[in-house]
Amino acid sequence: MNNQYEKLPKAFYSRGDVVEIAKDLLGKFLFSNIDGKLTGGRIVETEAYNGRTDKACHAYKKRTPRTEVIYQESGRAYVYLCYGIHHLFNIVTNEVGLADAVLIRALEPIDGIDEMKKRRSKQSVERITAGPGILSQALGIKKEMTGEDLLGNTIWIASKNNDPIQIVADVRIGVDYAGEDALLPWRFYIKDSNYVGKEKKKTPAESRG
DNA sequence: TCTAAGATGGGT
DNA sequence: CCCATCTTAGAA
Repeated sequence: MNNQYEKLPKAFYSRGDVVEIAKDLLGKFLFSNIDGKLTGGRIVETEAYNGRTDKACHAYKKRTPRTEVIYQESGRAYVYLCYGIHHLFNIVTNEVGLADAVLIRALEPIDGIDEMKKRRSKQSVERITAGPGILSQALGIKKEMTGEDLLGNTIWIASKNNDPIQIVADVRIGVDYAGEDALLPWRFYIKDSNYVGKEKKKTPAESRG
């Protein structure tokens, strides 16, 4: 049996169903080789964004300098600055002109853990990649790397034979502005993973809306 | 030009 | 609950 890492091929990303791709990415491995340091981990939480139907997607009815990369070739990085502070890493999918993307929300640290702790001010291993902002910080991914080819040797995704996983589907985080589309169950995570970001509890008042 | 809001995370 | 921090999109 082949138990080596194998970089995902272009065909993985060019498929048309971004929700399917978001699920398929669970259990795969995201690596970076930045500033001479190899870092990476197992993908345990993702979110799908569809540019044609989904108000939560940055590219929904918007083709601007920032979102242009989402309309371009699949298998590239879309990295943007969130709240002026956090660099969020997405994977562009689908064909040119069809703007879909998958947000990577959490990893289980595997490689370069010491380096990731250093980049994260030596926090505990549970706190270095369990969230979309902090995993980018741990891997050294910055918004300047938007457009990076994921078939290259700076940021890439690989698979390897692994035990079957149980997938949970739930609503996405922080997309209330999308109205009814905020209710879509397009967040996926590996059941019982210790590295899925903690959900903030809503107060009863917030839940009522 | 001006400005509100944001696919978060850390601290009180 | 509060706040950092800055880009972006859309309004004026």
